[in-house]
Amino acid sequence: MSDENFDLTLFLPYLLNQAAEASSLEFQKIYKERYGMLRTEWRVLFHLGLYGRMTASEIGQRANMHKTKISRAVQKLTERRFVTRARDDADRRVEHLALTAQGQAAYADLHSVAQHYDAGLTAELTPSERETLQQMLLKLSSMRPDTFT
Amino acid sequence: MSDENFDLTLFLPYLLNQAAEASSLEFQKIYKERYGMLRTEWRVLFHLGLYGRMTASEIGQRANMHKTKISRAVQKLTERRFVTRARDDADRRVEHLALTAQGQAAYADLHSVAQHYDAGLTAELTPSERETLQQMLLKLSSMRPDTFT
DNA sequence: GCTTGTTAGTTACAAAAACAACTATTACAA
DNA sequence: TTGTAATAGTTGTTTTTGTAACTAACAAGC
Repeated sequence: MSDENFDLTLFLPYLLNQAAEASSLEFQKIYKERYGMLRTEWRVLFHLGLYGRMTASEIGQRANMHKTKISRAVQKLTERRFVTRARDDADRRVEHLALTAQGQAAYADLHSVAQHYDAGLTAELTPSERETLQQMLLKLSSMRPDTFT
Repeated sequence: MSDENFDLTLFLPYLLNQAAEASSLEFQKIYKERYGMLRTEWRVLFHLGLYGRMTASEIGQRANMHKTKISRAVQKLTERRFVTRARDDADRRVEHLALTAQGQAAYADLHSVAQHYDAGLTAELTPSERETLQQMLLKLSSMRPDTFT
C-alpha cells in the first residue's frame, strides 16, 4: 500500500508552504520595518492601491481573508492615516475604504519594492517557467479539494 | 517607473501563499480531526516517520522550524503517546526522539492520506508540469533573497 | 407596521505563534 | 581547575490569529 516512490518532502502543501515562507521573508521585513505593517495590513493596502475604493467584504472575497482580520487591519491602517472610511449613503452598513495620500505613497513605494523583489525571485527562471509556475499556482489557489480519505 | 505590466496579484510571495493555504486546507482538517494535531505536530511526526530517530534540532533544521515550536510540538506528541524521548548518554543535553507504535500507525495513516491527497491536487497537471513545479518550488524554498530596495 | 432572516462590520475570548530570557550541559582555553 | 562561550532544549510573556457572539442596518413577507 505504501508507495515507496512518494516522498513526503515533495508533498505539495508542504513544499508550497516552504516556498511561500522563504519567498516572503525578506519582503515582509521591508514593509514591517518601513511602515510597521503586518501581512494582513499590507494586503489590505495593496488591494486598495490596486483596485481603488473597496469595501471590507470585497477585499475579503478577493484576498480570501476573514472579515475579522480585515476589520483589524483597517483599524490599524486608519489609525496610521493610510486609509479613510466612508459610510455608504444608501446602505449604512457598508463602509467604503480608500487610501489617503500617505497610503498612496506607501503603496507606490511598496509596489515598486515588490516589483524588484519579484524580479529577483524569478531571475533564475525562464519566462516560460515563470508563466507555467503562475498558471499552476493560480490553479492550485482556486482549487477546493474534497474528501481524500 | 511604475511598470504597468506588473500585476500584484501575480506577485510570487502572494501567489505562493494563496496556493499554499488553499492546498493545505483540507489536509489540515484531516490530521486535526483524526489526531487532534496542529501543523507543527504533524510536521514533527512526519519527519520522525520519514527519517526515523532524530533530535529536535535536526528536525528544526530540516523543517525550518524554530526550536520553541518543536519543543511544544514534541511535548504534545509525547503526552499523547505518539513519540518517546531518550536522553543521549554521551551528551545529556540532547534528546533522541522516535515514534511509538501508535505514532507509527498515525504516520502510516496520514502518509497514505497525504499520498492520495497529493495525487488529487496534481491530477490536473501533466507529469512534466508536476516535475517542473516541484523543481521551481524547491529552488524558491532554498533561496535567501537579499536587499531588494 | 412587525416579525424573521440576512448582511456588514466589530468585539470578546480562546488558541497559537513569535520572541526573549532562562536552565542545564558541554567545550575549550587561560 | 575555573571562567567564558556555545549548544540543546524549555519556559514565560507578548503578539497575532481563530472562532464565536454580538450590534446595527437592511430586506421581505405577512
